[in-house]
Amino acid sequence: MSTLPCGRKKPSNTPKNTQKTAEWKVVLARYLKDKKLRATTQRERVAEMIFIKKSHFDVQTLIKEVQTKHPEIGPATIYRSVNTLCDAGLLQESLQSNSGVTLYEAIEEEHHDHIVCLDCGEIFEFHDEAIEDAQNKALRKMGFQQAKHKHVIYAKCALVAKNKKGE
Amino acid sequence: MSTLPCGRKKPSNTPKNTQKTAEWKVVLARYLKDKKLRATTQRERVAEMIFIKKSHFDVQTLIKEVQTKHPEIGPATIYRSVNTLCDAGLLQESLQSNSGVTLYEAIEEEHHDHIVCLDCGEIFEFHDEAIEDAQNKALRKMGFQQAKHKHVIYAKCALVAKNKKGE
DNA sequence: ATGAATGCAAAGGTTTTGCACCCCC
DNA sequence: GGGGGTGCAAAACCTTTGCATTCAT
Repeated sequence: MSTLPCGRKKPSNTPKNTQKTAEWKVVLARYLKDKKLRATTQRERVAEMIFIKKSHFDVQTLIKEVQTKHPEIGPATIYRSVNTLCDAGLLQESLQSNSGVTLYEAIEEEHHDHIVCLDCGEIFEFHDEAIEDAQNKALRKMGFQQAKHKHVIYAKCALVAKNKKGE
Repeated sequence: MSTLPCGRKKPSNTPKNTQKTAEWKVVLARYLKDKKLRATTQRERVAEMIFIKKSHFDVQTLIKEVQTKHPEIGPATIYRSVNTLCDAGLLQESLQSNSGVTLYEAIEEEHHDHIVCLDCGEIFEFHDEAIEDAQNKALRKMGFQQAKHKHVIYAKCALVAKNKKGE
């Protein structure tokens, strides 16, 4: 539970994973049919690997993981599958990793923002109404209509800071 | 003034450009001396081009601009200069452009966030205390100590929306 | 059987690196 | 004159694309 490298457990307002772990198959099938695209085994395999594993992955890592199980699936196909899943509204770019690589995540019901722990690198999801409210208010004041946003906070665990102080 | 493609003027809470347009030379010189690095003409030229032009540029564009004035300066040197300026605390990555390229900006006194206008692509800077407060409060509640954050909002001008509605 | 998808390899684009030469301190 | 910096080219990456072949429908 609290076995993260930085010694803390996940923030309590982490959104539940509302992702319809089974539902993606339905959504994908509907999308493919709609666009007159084809349900291939490769695409299915890639999608499975994506929706089984935890979020915030980069394509290169995905490629390695897919190819250990299915060596016959080429990188190009995996890139194409990721793009298709994005188009289908099942996947989205979430944030850049520390090293600047694009990370993807499954699209979930609830909107959330990210905290990257500067101590352990772990990425936490959180949702805070007060922030969202302040944001919407500020936007309206500035004459914008909100569309979407990316809010990434890079922070340190208070816990770790305390431990270090005590050293 | 209000000649942006989307027909609006900048939000009123845009931070003033507090950047010490002259001061960067001092800061850079101090940094170089401190790290026992050398003040070369190329680095100087690149830094000049950066601090004269407006923020939110990508390296490829910078290279083209530098090379029109100083064709003898190679891309590698420009990349290296940008990295040095980042290390010196004068420059930072700010956000990704629409096409996913990393944009840089001069580090200024005041912290600010970004709004990318989905109509005209213009990048606005803004600062909102209410958002910052809510953010700090949320972080404390979750047991984090704030370090820094990137908050990018992708929004549409209310103005344009109104015009379209009237069409 | 039609045309979308795949796998491969090549190309495209960006950033880094190796190295001989240069020049700042 | 010693060592950091530059310029060039090559390499290292990541991602996309062209094309012949395969395969879902």
